[in-house]
Amino acid sequence: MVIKEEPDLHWVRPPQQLRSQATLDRILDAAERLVAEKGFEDSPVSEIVRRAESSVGAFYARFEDKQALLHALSARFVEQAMATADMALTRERWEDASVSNVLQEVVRFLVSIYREKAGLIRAFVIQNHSDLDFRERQDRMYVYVHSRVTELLLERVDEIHAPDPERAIRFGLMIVFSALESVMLFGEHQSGALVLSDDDFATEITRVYLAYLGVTETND
Amino acid sequence: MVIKEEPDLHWVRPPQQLRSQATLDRILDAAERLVAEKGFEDSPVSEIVRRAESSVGAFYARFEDKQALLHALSARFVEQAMATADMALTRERWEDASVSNVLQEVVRFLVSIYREKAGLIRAFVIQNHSDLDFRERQDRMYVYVHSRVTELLLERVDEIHAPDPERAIRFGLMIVFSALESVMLFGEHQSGALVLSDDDFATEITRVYLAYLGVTETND
DNA sequence: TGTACATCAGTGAACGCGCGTTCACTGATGTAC
DNA sequence: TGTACATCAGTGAACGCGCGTTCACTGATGTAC
Repeated sequence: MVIKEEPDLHWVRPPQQLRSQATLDRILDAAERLVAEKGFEDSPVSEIVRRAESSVGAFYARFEDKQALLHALSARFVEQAMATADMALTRERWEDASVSNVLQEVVRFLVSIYREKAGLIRAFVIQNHSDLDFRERQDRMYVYVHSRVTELLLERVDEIHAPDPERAIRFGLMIVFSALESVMLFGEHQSGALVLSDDDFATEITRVYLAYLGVTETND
Repeated sequence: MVIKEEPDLHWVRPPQQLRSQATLDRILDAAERLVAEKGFEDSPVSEIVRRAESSVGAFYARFEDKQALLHALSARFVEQAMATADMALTRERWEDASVSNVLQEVVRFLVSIYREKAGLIRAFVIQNHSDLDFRERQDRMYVYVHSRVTELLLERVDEIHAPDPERAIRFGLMIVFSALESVMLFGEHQSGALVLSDDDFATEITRVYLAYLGVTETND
């Protein structure tokens, strides 16, 4: 009767029985859906538990307060993101790939994630601004992903003609994430500029990155 | 006894007397400050009018509801932004400037604006997502600024070696605004990447833009 | 295998707080004659 | 120039709604003997 371990969820009172673990999961799932739809502030606890077919009491048995729920969602997200980065960014997986190949794929993948989780990530970003714990966890994730990508690109440093390759890699990554955030989370600067499909957007932003890195684009 | 005309403020009941115009101005100013500090949701009407040395009743004499206040702030901001763009982006003002010169200055200026008005713009961006009227007004501003910058750069098109110059100019502008938004409004991706001063940030993002445009940087 | 008891889990009505909005009232300004 | 009246402007206590949180209670599960 072992409970599936939920890592780094110390703001959730750990469930003692399978039953309550199941309830917790349902609440987290329902919350994630509702928050993605309406944002955190517009997701009343009452509505969350209704969707989770649970009750307010059950909610407060697990969470100190409503805020703790958002923390739990964020922790779950960060875990997944870092695990995904681990799987996707191994050296072996990209043996014969050029910088261009790597970035094309990475950016395309990020775009699909942001598309899928837009509402949730938006809630995190908004919360980020005021909540230090939040910011730190989110930062840990970005640092990790940045580092993995940077390692991968630094192995191809001879393709990169920017004066300070590592600095350019890092600043460029920041630019990529910024663009994803603005365009896909807040839907901004789109009619002002061109409206692009997700694929075209990924392609174009990759071009920006490659140009900045001083990589001459290869068509393979 | 003519009232200073406040353009495009149709969601504000027009004041009939100088006295009420003054009250309105005080409310708008106090609101702008408070919203910049705490965000719109965390700025109660009671607190706004307290700071404006006015009263709730006076507030609701001018505004249909609290939402209308944010609209008024946004309209005022957009007016200012477009007027500023008009002044700053005239052909004459940049007679002998290269693409690099223009962008350097424009980006530096934008950074200073975003620094100064961070809280306010953040409130707009957050609101943007859900409110269509808001989005449209904001879009009008971006379209306008984009167009003015694009005109200016297209006059220097021979410096630009990107395959489709106009498209590159526009997409690049979007990238610049995205970076400003993420970094300066939400303070994200900063410890993940390098932490830069405003000046260094402006310089670096200009480099990204120039590289993407295919402009060879000039040092003058 | 059965019974008693402790602990865990869940329920949902009730409470209370914050805040947007209303409204009855007072004061100020402008206008008609 | 003065008075009466209408309209504009402002005041702040009171109302009501939504929502986070509590709590007294019921039900389920696990354990001791």
